[in-house]
Amino acid sequence: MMTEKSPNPETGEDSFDLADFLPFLLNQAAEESSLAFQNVYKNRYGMLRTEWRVLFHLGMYGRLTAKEIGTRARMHKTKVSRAVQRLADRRFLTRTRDARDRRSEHLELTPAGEAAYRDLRGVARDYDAKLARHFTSGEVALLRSMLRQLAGIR
Amino acid sequence: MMTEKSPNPETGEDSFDLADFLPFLLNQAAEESSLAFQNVYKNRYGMLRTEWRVLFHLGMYGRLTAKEIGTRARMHKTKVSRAVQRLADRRFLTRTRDARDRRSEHLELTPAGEAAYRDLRGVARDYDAKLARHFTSGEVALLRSMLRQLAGIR
DNA sequence: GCGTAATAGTTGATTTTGTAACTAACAATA
DNA sequence: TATTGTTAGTTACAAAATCAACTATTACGC
Repeated sequence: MMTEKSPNPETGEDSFDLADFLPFLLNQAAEESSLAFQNVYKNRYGMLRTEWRVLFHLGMYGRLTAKEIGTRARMHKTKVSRAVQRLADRRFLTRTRDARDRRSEHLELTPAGEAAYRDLRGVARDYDAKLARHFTSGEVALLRSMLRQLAGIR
Repeated sequence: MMTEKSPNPETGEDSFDLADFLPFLLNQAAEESSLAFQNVYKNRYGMLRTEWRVLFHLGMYGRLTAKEIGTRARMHKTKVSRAVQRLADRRFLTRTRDARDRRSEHLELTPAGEAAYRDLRGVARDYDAKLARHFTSGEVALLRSMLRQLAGIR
C-alpha cells in the first residue's frame, strides 16, 4: 500500500516549501519588483519590457548592433528585432548599415531616445533606491552579488 | 547647450548600472535559474509554468479551489482556470463542485497528479540544493528572506 | 572563382498571455 | 421576493512571446 498523502508542509520526512524554492521565489520577487517600474515606461512612453531593455542598453553603452544587444541583454534575436523596429518607428533610435559588413546595422539613440532614456534612468535609480531602502547597504550589496552569480549560471 | 552623451558607465556624475538595477537583475536571475527546472516539467510532463505552479500548490496544500490557488500563487484567475483545465484534461486533477456554494469547485490531485508532483518535487529539491551550493547557508537564508520581502512589497 | 556553410536580421505561423466581457450562483436589502 | 451587488470561474478577442523558416550577406575550403 502507498504511504498516505501528506498535504501538511510540516511533515518532516519529505519537507519541501514551495515558497522557499529559489526559482519560484526569484520569479515572485522579480515580478513584484518590476511592476511599479513597468507602469512608468508603459504609461509614459507606451513601451514594452523588451523596448526599455533595448533603450537602456543603447543609453548605457552607446552605439550597438542588434546582435550585441541580444547577447548583453540575453534576449532572443526576434525579440530584439521587433523591439528595435518599434523604437525606430517612434524615432527613438536610428539604424545605420555597417559599410564593411552590410548584414549588420548600428543602432543609436536619437535625441528623443536619449531624453526618454535619461528620464527613465532617473526613475529606475529612484526606484532601485526605494527597494534597497528595505535593507542595510551590506545586505543589498550581498543580494546583488548573489543575483549576479545566479544570473550567470549558464 | 546640452551636456554630451556619456555612454561610459564609469562617468560618475550620473552613474547608473543597468546590470545592478534590481528589477533587471532579479529578472535575469529568475529566468536563468528557472531554465533547467523548466526543461524538466516541460519535457517530462509537457507542462507550462502555470501548470506546475498549480500542481505544486495542490501537492503541497491538498484540496484547494481555483480562487485559493490564485491568491496563494498570485496568479490571475484566467491563468489558473486554463492551467486547471489542461491539468484536468490530462487527468492530473479532479474537480468537485462545492455543495453549499455551487460557484466554486474543489480541486484535488489524482494519483497520476500526485506521482508527477512527487517526481517534480524531488527534482525541485535537488535543483534548489544545487543552486544553494554556490553560497554559504547563512547567505542563502538571507537571500531567501530578502526575496520574500521583495516579493511581498505590494 | 564556385559551392557550401555560417551569420545578421526579418517575417510568418503557432502558442501563450492579458484584458474585458460574460455566465452562473450567492448575498443583502428594501 | 424583486433588485442590486458581489463572487467563482469561463470565454472571446487582442497583444505578445516563441519557434521555424526565410533573405541577404559574408566567410571558408577547395
